[in-house]
Amino acid sequence: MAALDLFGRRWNLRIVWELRHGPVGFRALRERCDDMSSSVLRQRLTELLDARLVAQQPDTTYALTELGHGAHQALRPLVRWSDQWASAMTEDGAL
Amino acid sequence: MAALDLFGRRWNLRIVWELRHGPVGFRALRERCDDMSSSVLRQRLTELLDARLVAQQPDTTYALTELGHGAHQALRPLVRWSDQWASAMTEDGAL
DNA sequence: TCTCGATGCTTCGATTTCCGACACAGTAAC
DNA sequence: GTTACTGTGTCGGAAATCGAAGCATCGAGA
Repeated sequence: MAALDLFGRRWNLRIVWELRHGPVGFRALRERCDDMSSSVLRQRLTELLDARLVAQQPDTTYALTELGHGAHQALRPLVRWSDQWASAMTEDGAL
Repeated sequence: MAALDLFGRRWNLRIVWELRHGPVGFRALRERCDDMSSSVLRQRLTELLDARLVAQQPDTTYALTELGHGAHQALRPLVRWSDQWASAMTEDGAL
């Protein structure tokens, strides 16, 4: 359940999700995450580095590790569900 | 991706997870969530009520809705991954 | 009827986290 | 050397979170 804690912090889910297609640089990553604050992005990245989910390449870009890819796979059902949920929400006039 | 926002708030993942086995009352739920702050729990619950993930029974206990159960199902791979991750972490002396 | 314990929920000040704008150093191009 | 981009740090204010305390309500027992 420790991972629920890790992912229960803002942006961590999103960051892993945005790295799914290969290495991304700091500034580009930031843009993909709705221009989140750079200080928080740095913080989150070091957390993910510590957790071995993300690794920094020689060219300083960030990429998912083996574990990170596992996390992404584990995340896919959640994202699929997210779509169902979104349509269920708009259908009955909520939001 | 709106769901990544919903779950990108502290405790929301955890709350859905703790409700997986049927209705739970406010105080009991609080205890299951590491005695999280009651004010925040109330806040999260109203968010989840609005999102149709959770419903309040006539006896005031909280339970997952149909959508909520879907979310729980979508969450299971993540929890399974969490276990792998945890053992991978302890194996190589991290944490 | 009067406690007593348990419940759901609220309030509020203190702490932690987040934001966002700015700045700095390094690199590559021109 | 100037321009333009990068990764990253700093810092003050805003927002989220915590945690302890305090309601009101309800059922069981005396």
